[in-house]
Amino acid sequence: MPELPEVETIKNTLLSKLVGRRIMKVTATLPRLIKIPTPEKFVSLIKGKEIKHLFRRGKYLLLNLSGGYLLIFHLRMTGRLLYLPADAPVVKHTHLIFHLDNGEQLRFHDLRTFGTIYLVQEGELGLIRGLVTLGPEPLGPRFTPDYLREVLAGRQTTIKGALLNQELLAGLGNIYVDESLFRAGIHPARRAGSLTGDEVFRLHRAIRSVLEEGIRYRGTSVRDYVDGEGKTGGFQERLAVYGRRGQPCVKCGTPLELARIAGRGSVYCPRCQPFAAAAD
DNA sequence: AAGAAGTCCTGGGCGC
DNA sequence: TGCGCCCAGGACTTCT
Repeated sequence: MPELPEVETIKNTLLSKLVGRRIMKVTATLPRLIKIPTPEKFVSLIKGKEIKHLFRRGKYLLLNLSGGYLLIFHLRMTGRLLYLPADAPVVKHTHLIFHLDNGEQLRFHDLRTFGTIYLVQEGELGLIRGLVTLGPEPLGPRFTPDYLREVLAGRQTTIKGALLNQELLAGLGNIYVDESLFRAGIHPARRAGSLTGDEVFRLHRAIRSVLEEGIRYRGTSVRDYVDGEGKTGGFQERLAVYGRRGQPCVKCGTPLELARIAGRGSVYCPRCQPFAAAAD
């Protein structure tokens, strides 16, 4: 699942390849993935646009195009963006092909077809609700221990649910939430508003360190994720809890447990992440 | 209005 | 060996 470190890695691998390229044509074999504008308008509008810059916001990848346009991708569960030569075989689940002026291609590949694609003017970002309502970047200056304490205060939802809420914090998904909670020693089912000041501080640090490490290791390839060059990441070998149900905790050896929290499979160590708060 | 549940989708893993 | 069932989950919609 491409979360913040994966989208950041994809951006990094595509940046030097795409900037300065012109999109000559788009082939859309699954047009329903194009949400804005209509697929017909998308295909005609994008023709001839030059890619000026690429950046990431939360789990969104944004491409600045000439004429003040933004081409935006959200990969959801299984989306991939691949830079390939035109003669590379078009594999199953390839849904969109951007033909570039150097003869190479940018291909959008998505097994479960949850991914979404948008083309808007810079002033029309409000049309993409999930993008404009995003909370702060976890690695940016707005994400401070004080900010985290404020948004968690009074929340009845689980801490897991709060961290998955993109309006509170942008870019975390199931993998990095579980890893962050483990590093901070906090049970995923704890009420968000019940965390102590020390726990909030530890959680803030844990989120930052997990994401920084995730980026350093070029993302987590559990199943589908590959970067813009088709390469897998390396962070899956460093996961402490995600996908390790029943295996020994890396800190204390206790078998890790799996529970359904906030509608997601959640793996945690019952000893290092006790449910009972340490006496408020 | 916050929070929870249902929804979309396909391949892989499992039981029999 | 093969069929059918269930699971994975990001974010939107629907419900309570």
